[in-house]
Amino acid sequence: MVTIVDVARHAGVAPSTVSYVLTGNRPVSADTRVRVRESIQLLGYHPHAGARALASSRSNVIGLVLPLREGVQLPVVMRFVTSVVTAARQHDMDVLLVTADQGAAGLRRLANGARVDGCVVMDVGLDDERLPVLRELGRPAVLLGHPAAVKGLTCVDLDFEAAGARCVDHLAELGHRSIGFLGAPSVVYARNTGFAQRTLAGFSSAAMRRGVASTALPAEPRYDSVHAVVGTLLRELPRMTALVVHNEAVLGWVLECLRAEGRRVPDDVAVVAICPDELAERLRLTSVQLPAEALGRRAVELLVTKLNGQQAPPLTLLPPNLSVRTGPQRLS
Amino acid sequence: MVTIVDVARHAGVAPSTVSYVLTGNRPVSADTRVRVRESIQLLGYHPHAGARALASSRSNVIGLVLPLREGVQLPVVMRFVTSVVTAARQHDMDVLLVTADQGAAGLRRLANGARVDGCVVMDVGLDDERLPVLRELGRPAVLLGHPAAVKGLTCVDLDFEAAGARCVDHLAELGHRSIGFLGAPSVVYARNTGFAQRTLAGFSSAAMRRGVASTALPAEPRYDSVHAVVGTLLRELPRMTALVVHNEAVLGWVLECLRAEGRRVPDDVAVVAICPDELAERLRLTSVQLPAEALGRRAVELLVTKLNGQQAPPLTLLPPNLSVRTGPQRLS
DNA sequence: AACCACGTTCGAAGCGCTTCGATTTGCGGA
DNA sequence: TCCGCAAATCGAAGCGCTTCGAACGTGGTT
Repeated sequence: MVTIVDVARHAGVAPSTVSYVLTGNRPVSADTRVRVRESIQLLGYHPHAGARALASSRSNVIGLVLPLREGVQLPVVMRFVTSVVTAARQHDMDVLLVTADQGAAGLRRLANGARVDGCVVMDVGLDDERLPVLRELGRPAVLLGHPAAVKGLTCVDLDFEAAGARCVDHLAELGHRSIGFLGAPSVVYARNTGFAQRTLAGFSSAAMRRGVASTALPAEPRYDSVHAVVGTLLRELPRMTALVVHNEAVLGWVLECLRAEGRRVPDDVAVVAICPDELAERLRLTSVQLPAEALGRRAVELLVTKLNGQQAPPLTLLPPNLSVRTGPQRLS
Repeated sequence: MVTIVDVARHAGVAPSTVSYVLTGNRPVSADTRVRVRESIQLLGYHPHAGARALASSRSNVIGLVLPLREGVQLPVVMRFVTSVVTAARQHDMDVLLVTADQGAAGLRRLANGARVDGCVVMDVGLDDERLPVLRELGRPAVLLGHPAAVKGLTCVDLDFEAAGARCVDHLAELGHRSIGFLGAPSVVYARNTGFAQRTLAGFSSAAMRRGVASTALPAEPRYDSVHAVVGTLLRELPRMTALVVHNEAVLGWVLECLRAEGRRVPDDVAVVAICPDELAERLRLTSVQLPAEALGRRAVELLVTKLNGQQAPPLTLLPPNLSVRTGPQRLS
């Protein structure tokens, strides 16, 4: 194994000088810097990560806590993961995976063992049991999600309220004056805060602001429920020409039901979905997606900020992105 | 921070004794072992991972190289990832993520920097450019995939040949005597070896062995191609009562086309797919899936074997698993 | 000519752990 | 009673790196 001493000898300098070239912790004259770099290259030197971590008490590894709940969209998670890894590499850090089932104990093990410098925690619930642990873990953490109380934390999420509003704005600008909203199952709204409520709130207030007629209803993940809800919407908003759907599980059925009611999509009813991009892509629907790449990148950036001892805002909301799709509609 | 010295003092022993309790590298009397364990618990001691890695030249971390090609099934990848993480934890190891775009350089960095003890590489192509690197990396690696030459490597994959045969066996046992095979795009077969060929080979020889009439055709990922291929199959095998589909991208269209030709599925034509489970689940099709969990687990086990200095077979093929689904058929 | 200040570089002391030879202890046998 | 042996434990030497104070040279200043 090539060590820093080998490099130092080869370049004719002290080991500490090599270290300074590598870390940039002290100025090194351009001359020796070049010489050291050449020796490193030549000998194929790679610093020993463990030794580095021990001496500097920085591992340059961040922990990424994966969700393992049922019902999470695996492709979306995967997109998060890759964006976090990519962003981390740009800060010269690596990513260690932790599954959520390891829970608080797993977090403690990583943090206290100095295995990671900080954590990114995905899919944080409103009153996540890991929140207290994270607060007094002694290591910075960034949460992907929007818990009820963000004080003392650093959270990143999509601005769901803006997302709801964005759909209305888009449709209103196309001339729609009567817009329905088909949302998540009612139990989701019963839990008092959360992305579902925020989306709905954004939708409603945007409709109000624009003077657009609107009705919002929850839909259960069963065909008959969707059928009933679509029927009710069409009755309550007889001139409904657009529908915002925030319930990816039943999106296909919504389209089927509209067609069954004799409405062509998008000619009679324009449908805008809030769902993963690939689903919208497959169904050829205009949509607002969860910007996984941007969220992951931002999370890493915030974590790096905190690792450098700087302050980070407790909550960062990313603006929604609406993708217009006008291709021929598909049912499956 | 609590160190091993603190624990030693608290338990009234030497640091080395604490180390022996922790690693089990030397016998410790039951008496002191208990006392040390209690001190560890009490003080909330977690060994410093870097110090450990430095002293023992073992990081207890394995690198997992993710594929980032277009067209890989993200949910399947995700399933691999979680199974690898879970299996690794059972061996008291953690998992570090590397994206394939970091390529050979990334592998070298991890391996030479002693950041990982070994690697699991996903989605290895037939003549993967990383193969030579892996062979002389100086650290054990296990590949998920089936490259052309496995000599000097350790590879794990589904036994695709058995998978093809399994479909025929299943259908033949149900009494089908005339079975079609709709495969991947022709370019996939043009590349000389690979899972597509192996599946087809297994299908063909099983059909031969069972005296079942069969025809196999490739299908391009376009509706018209699928339409044409289904038509041809029905013409060539007029008594075709079953179809094996090894082309998940066009599975939906296959069903549509069969229906368009007036064949009910599964009453007139039984369809067995080789595809991710969730797709088959959605379409309610009997299928053979890629056993991601089992593959991931096996990969980790093989890697641990090699890390312990033992030999591992160059190629491990896992038997296919056929899930029978008999629910009402769906098109989307 | 002596001195100071600054930009560079050096040397040595650890970081927290494992490991290996050395030391201690307790025990049975001579 | 003493010796020898094995089991249990200790102590010290590193693992490869960072970091800090000190030393070194150079150039400009008095």
